[in-house]
Amino acid sequence: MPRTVDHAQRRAMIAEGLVRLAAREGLHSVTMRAVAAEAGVSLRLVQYYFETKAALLHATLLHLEEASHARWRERLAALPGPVPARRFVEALLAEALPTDERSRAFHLVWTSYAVLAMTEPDLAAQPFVAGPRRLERQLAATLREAAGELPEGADPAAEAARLLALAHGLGTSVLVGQRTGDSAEAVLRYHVDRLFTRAEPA
Amino acid sequence: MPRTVDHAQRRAMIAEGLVRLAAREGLHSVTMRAVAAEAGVSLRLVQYYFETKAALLHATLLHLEEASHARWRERLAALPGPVPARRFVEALLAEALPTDERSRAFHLVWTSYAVLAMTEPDLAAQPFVAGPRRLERQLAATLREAAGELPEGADPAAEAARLLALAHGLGTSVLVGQRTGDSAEAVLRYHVDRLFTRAEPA
DNA sequence: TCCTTTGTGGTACCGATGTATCATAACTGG
DNA sequence: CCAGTTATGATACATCGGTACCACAAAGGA
Repeated sequence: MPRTVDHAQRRAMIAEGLVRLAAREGLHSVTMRAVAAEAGVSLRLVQYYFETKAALLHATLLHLEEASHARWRERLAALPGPVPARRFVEALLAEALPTDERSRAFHLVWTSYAVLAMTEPDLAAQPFVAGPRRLERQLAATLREAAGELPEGADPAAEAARLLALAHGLGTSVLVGQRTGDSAEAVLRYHVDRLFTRAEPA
Repeated sequence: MPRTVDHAQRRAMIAEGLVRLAAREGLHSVTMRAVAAEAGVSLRLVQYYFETKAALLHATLLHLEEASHARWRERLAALPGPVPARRFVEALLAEALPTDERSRAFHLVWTSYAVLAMTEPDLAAQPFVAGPRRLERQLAATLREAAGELPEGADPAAEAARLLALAHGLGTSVLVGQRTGDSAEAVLRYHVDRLFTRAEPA
């Protein structure tokens, strides 16, 4: 019988152990035994809660996805009622950059999974396609509604694609150590400034 | 004595085998034996030409880097004498997107290495930092010289960062299957159009 | 109360993988 | 022509990693 935690909690603890480990030592060094050690449980327990390694990886991916959604919901909820388009965009992009250590770990592991999915179609490549796609549609819709704040001739769909690709590219460059989080934020601010500027500045 | 090829050629052949394999089945399934099979040589030969696996990976990374530089030199040489800034930028970005199969393989393997380097600092993280940094400086310089063609208030350094991050982000989204190469090119063209537009279009 | 389900530990097994070893050809310089 | 370096083959070895198996405790319902 479980001492203090139930099934779902145990699974979450193990999944989080995997994420910590993968963020620290890379997804390639994620082994059943290593995950067990990181989570402070026995190998057998990892086997018990996740039948196979593939299942463990899959479940952890879902865990990551859910955590990301949760953070995004929180951030949206923190905004006051009717959200100006610019605030919405800024909130979105703030989540897209690996700023603190926690966010860095998330992005690192997420990227590792994405690279894995590029050659392993069986490993649900879904999240890495459907997720961004949905986000882009949502963002495009928001921009379309706020067309008045955009420069003339701006294409909401293209702008949405640009924003997300830019944020992702900047995020990666931070992960790899090419630039600091601050400098990435500066570039992003520069972009958003120009996006929401109707006419040339005097 | 080698039948028809010399030492350096053999090494190149094996490295290219590794790249093909990694592009097809992922870097995680790159093993000494698999590389040997892909290159059509015996395991012993891979061992002989590259003492250890780490050495093989490292050498292949250099191989990739060199190949990339070569392609870039070619593309620049194909341009007519005095290069307009816009042409330069377009040539640069054309190389940055995984369009054909060959380019896709290159980007895929390069990205795999980059992700690996995020947690394995001993594996020369250099290329993934120094390379883009140098490129960004070069691009910023080009844009600074062409300030006349840019909108007023445009910051060449920020624009350079934006271009490269955008290209990289788009490249990744193509790799992962989120968008097609054509759509990525369209977004990139959209961006370059707006970058080289001084005033609002009539 | 007993038997079934759930949770936990320990450990064995088999395949894969990096590396080391032994043998041997092929060519080269003296 | 003969050592010796270079190149190649086959195979052995040790380790690691995923999975399977066995034993057992602790409930929980019939």
